[in-house]
Amino acid sequence: MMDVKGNSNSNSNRNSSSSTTQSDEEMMGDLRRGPWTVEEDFKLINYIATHGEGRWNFLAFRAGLKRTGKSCRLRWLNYLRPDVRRGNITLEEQLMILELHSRWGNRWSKIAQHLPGRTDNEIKNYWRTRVQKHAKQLKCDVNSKQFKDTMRYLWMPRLIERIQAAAAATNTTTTSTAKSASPAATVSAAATNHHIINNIDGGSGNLIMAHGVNVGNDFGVSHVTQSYTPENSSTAASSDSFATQVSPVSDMTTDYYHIPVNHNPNPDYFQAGQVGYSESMISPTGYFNQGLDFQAMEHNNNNNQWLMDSGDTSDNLWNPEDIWFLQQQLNNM
DNA sequence: AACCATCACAACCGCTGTATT
DNA sequence: GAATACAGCGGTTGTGATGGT
Repeated sequence: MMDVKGNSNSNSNRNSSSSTTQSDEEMMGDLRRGPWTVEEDFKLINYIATHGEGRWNFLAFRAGLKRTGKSCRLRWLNYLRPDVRRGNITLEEQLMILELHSRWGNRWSKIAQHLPGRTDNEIKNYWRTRVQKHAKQLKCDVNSKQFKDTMRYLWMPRLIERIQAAAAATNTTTTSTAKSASPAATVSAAATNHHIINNIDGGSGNLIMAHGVNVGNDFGVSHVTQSYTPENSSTAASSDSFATQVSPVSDMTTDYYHIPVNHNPNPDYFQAGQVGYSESMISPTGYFNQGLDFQAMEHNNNNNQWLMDSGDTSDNLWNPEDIWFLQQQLNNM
């Protein structure tokens, strides 16, 4: 347990800690470290309910907690606070994190301010465990332009697709009793809902959930919400270097971004049914026809296993075609 | 069943900025 | 202005859970 670790190095920690002063620790006596017990949580919650937050060292002492003020503050902010939101990071939140990180970098607390209920620690953990893992397995640096472009032009569009799919499924089930919406109706619903991720307001950073209200496009990826053709792709492609580099596979790009009509009400359709997904995408199939034995890669290369993960829907965003595409791009850089 | 590898996340550390004396 | 205390941030680590062999 962490208590062992804490006790074993507590002396050195005390000596080296610049923010927990000697007087603080003298005031509090021997300190506990490691996981919080229910009793400790109870004490902290009760004290804050009565006296409020702030002056954490004093609070720790008065609450009868043998913890540093920092530890109490962290426990409260990251776990006990009533408005802390638990559970999986949603697709919208993922999208928000990606966008805000591309804008601000590792400013976790700043990013967290725009994700109500989420803590900087949680976002940081998400970034490290999910995003950096993907970068690592692509064998590129998470801060590299390649990976940032990958996020912007593949990951985020894929998230948007899935958000739309979920929204469309919801619309289909809530607005109509028809057993199956017509393709046109489904696409229309998706088109309406694409504004759900339309913009992060430049001033507040708030994600604007404006259905049908075009408030601008800060992602540069809203084009994925329409049927993506060479004609309408030109403007998007011309505005960035990555898209230009994509040109050799522009046909793939074209169809790649053509959202298949999703008749499956399951919002996880895209991840749960990799086969269905691939089959529904025109050009990825075409890739196989170009002599790429991706299925063999898939079976032979355990490094790609993460792409096939089905446990966490949030991770399973890319299919083998994506990876092949990414690897080609990285090789060309 | 036992072992090992990996993952997710809570908690800690060190540092910096700010407020107070 | 210097010293001290405090709050907050970003990076790192330890541990339990989980899955694979």
